[in-house]
Amino acid sequence: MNKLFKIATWNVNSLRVRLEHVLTWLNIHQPHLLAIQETKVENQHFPEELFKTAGYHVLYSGQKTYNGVAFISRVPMQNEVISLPNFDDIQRRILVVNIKSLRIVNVYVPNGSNIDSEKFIYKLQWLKHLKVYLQQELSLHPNLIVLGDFNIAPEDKDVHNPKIWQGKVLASPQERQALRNLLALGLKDSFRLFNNEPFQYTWWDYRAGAFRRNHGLRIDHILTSEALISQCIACDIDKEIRLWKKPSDHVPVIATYQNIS
DNA sequence: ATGGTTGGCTTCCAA
Repeated sequence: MNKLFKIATWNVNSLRVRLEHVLTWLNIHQPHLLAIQETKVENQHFPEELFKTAGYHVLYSGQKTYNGVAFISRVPMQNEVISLPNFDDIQRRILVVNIKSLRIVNVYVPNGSNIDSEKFIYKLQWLKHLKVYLQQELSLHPNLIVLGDFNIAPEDKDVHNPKIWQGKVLASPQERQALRNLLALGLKDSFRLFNNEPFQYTWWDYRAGAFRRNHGLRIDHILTSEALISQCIACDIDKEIRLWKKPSDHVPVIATYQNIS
C-alpha cells in the first residue's frame, strides 16, 4: 500500500460562477478529495448531477448568498457533522466526513470584517468553539485533517507587508493566538512542513493589481494531525490558476499523503 | 498611490 492520496482545499467564491474552473481543475490535478468553501449556493441548487456525471461523489452544506462548504470526492464519503456542537449558528461553515481511515474537517472560518466589529467577535467565538470540537475529534479520530479558508495569516512571513497588516483583521494577534490554540491540540500547518519561504500566498485582493504585485496573504491551510505527519509527503499552493479568466480570489492548496488505507 | 474589484435574486453588503 504505497498509493498516494491527494487532498485539496479551495475557496471558489461562488461555485456557480466557478463551475467550469472547478471541473477543469479537477481534471488536471485528479485529487482524491477537494474541499471547497464559499459555494454561495443553497442545497437545492447544488450542481450535483454535473459532478456525478464527471465521476465524483459530493456532499454539501449551503445557504443563500453567503458561505457554504462542500466536498467533491473520487471515493465514497460518510457525512458526519454539518455544524459546530454547542454553537447555535445558521451560517454554513463546516462539514466533516470519514474517508477511508481519515477524518476530514472542511472549514470556512468567518472573515471578521475588522477588529472593532461584531463580526470579529463572532470570528473569535467560532474559533473558540472549533477548538473545543477539534480537541474532541482528535481524541476519537487520531488521523485528522482540518483544511479550508481559515482567514488567518499565521505569521508575518505569510503577509506581503507586515507593517500595513499589523493588528489588522486576518493578521491580528488575537486571531493568530486562536490559530496557535488549534495547532497546540496536535495539528501541523502542512505547508510549513516543506516550505519555510516568505511570499507564499493563497489569496490576493481583486483590487489594486494585488496579484500582479504579489500583495497576498497565506490564509488557506491544511492542518495534519501528529499521527498522520509521517504520511504527509508534500503540500503545495497552485498559484497559477489565479491567472485564469475570472478567477476566484483564492487558489487551491494541495497536500499529498502516502500509505492511506 | 488611503486607491480599487468581485459576487449576490443587488441598488448596498460582504469579502
